[in-house]
Amino acid sequence: MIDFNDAPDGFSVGSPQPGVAGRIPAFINSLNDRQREAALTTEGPLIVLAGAGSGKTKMLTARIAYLIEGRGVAPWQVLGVTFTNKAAGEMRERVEKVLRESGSGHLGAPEIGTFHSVCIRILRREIHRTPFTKPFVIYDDADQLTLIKGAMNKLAIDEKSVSPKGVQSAINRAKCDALQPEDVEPSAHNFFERQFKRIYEQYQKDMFANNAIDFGEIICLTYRLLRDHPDLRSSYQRRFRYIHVDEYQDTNRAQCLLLSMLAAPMNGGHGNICVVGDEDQSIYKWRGADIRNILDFEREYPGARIVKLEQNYRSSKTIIRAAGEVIKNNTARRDKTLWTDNPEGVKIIRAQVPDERAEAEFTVSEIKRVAQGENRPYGDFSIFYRTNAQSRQFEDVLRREKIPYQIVGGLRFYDRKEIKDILSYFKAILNPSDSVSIKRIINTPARGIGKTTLDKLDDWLALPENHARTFWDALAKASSDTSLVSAGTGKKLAAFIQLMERFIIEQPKLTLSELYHLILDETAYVVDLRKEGTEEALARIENLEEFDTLLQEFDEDNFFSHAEAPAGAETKPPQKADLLALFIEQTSLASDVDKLDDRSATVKLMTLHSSKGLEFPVVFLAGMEDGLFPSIKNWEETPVEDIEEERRLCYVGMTRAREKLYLMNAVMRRIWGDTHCNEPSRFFLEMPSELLDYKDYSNRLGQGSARSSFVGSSSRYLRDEYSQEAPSDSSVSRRTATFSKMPGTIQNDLVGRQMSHADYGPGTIIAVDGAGDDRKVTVEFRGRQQRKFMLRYVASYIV
DNA sequence: ACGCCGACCGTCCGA
DNA sequence: CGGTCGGCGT
Repeated sequence: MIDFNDAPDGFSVGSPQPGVAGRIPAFINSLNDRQREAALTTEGPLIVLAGAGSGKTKMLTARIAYLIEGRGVAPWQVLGVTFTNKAAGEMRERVEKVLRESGSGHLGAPEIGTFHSVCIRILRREIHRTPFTKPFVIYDDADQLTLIKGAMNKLAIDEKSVSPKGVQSAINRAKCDALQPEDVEPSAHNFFERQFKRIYEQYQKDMFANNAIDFGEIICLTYRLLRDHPDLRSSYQRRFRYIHVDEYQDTNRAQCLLLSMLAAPMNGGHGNICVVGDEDQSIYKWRGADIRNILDFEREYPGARIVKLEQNYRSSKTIIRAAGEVIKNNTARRDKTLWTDNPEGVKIIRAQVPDERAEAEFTVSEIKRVAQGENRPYGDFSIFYRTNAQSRQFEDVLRREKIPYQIVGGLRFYDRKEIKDILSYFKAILNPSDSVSIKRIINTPARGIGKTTLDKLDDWLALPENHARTFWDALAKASSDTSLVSAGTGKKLAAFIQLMERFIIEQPKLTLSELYHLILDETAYVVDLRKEGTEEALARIENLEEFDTLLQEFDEDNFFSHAEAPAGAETKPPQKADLLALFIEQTSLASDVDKLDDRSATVKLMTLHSSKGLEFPVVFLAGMEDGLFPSIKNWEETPVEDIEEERRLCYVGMTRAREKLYLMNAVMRRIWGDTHCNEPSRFFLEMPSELLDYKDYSNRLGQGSARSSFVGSSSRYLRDEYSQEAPSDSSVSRRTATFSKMPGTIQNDLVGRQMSHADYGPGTIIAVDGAGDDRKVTVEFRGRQQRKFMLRYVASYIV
């Protein structure tokens, strides 16, 4: 979609004429030498190794703007590919801002999007060259699995002998490598592989017959389209004359092949491709990311220039040094070292806590303390963890303390059952050949059409003499043919068909919101939920209302953008069916990070993976325990590459922090009901200890009035279990948030006094150091065991 | 056709 | 532990 008038006229007054080749615009001056070199190297292949926080988005933005403004390249000839919608949106925004400020906004916008959105645009445009007969819908993982099960059913392959989930992951893996069913060569004795090839074949047929496409196929099909149609290939090569790829280290084989169709000289391409990546931030190997892409770039594009961006503008020296020391331990990396001119900053706080509850209590009390003490908004804070399951404790405590937070991950809004139901109606209306959606809604709400009936239809469909292609055909047949199903069922089927046909007829006249209300009215969906009356049902109704708001916003946006299109423009007004397709597509491609609002004053919770590309003044990294992070299932058989990927994840997490970094480990953690006692993460050993401020709270349990507020509901028995093994240098330093009020009996002459500690029993104070509130005492207990405590904290034990 | 109960199984995540 | 799914009983 082309944006016609983005530039207010006033902006271009007095600006030099754009498009003068060779002119170097002002925004280039704000780049450092390396960034400038990358931005100005517009011709030929270029690989930019950009460390964390080295300003690669700034460089890319400047480069694209320079191409358009300085070298007179038309915006639509510039392509920018990113991994998330959020990254694409940010880049688009920044490019447009630069162009607008220098008066070139009227030239239009470059094509910037994710691999998937760019490919979908190509596929829609070239749909007559694809197997699709109608606008296709996008299948998510759940839809895909349903289709796989259907394919296995057709082939009479038992789900117990071949796991559908296993097939799904094998199909997706094959698609990452751009392998089609015919490229799969099963080993002769491997039962799974032989079955897999058959299922994959059937699956592909079914998918196309449904006019549906899965995520992997979006890339693969586009690649094959360009590979097999030389005319198309050269036309897109002429169209996208300058190609930019962000996060290149995370591309898979299929994406790499696709790019090579557009740009590689060996395929007749222009070679103007700029890839930006950092192998130290490659964290998606398990998803098919292929490290060879970045290593072999020079081979695919001979004569490629290499530029390294090593200056970090984000973090303190302390954080950069610590992260650098960690990543240094990886072998599979290019030689580069991140450095920074930023201040030294404060030490990294490395806290050891008794359990996951204490971890959350400590985190939240620190957030409160720092937010108050340093006058920071809650939006400055973020909490990262390895797995989504770890978010629970943090949510509980944040909610209790009434601190606003936002959580990334977990269930997507569009993945909620009620939303998926309505979306399935939308999909089926747009594309009745979509059997997965039809099957989902045919008995939602309940219409008395059950599994037996669906199986009968599938069986009928499988008979070769019936030339029906889609499930919808079978449905139509059965609704009138009494030999297939009972008369009663036939009536029910006929009623369903009539309902759907009504929707299909009405749809072109309705806005999305009107269509939505028609569906709800005719199906009594909400009425049924109201009848249920449970809390869960009410939450669903609320979600549906929120969904309606989204629809209305979408309707308005598209009404206005249409209304504002210049008179006489060649673009056709969008049809309602196009808008419906567009909406469905957006929901399929939306991710959770995309809607993360980084300006809101809320604490952000997310996995380490989601954190990539973001930055926060204060970062808490939770669960740094061997086994959990690094995640290790099998201690003997974990290959070193897996540990290196975990180390990169650690590096990514640490380098998100600008000023303050907390690294936490729990001595004990409950996972799936089992208690685990893990060693502190091995990554701690890789950080220079002088950069860490070690705080050991692992013995701080159940100590009556003196206990710190961050120790929550941990049970008492733990104390006995762990007090024996506590590290001997355990020290509790500085104040941590909201200690209970101490009795005001702290005296000067403390050495030699006796105390009775709740954990360690009787002891003698042998030393005092520090001053004021930060005074610490060293106490010797039975067996010459020494411990150091904050005075405020143990004052009540002094006899 | 539907509802309940028990077995199973679980990372990370993305378009 | 907790959600999902499949099978079985009504």
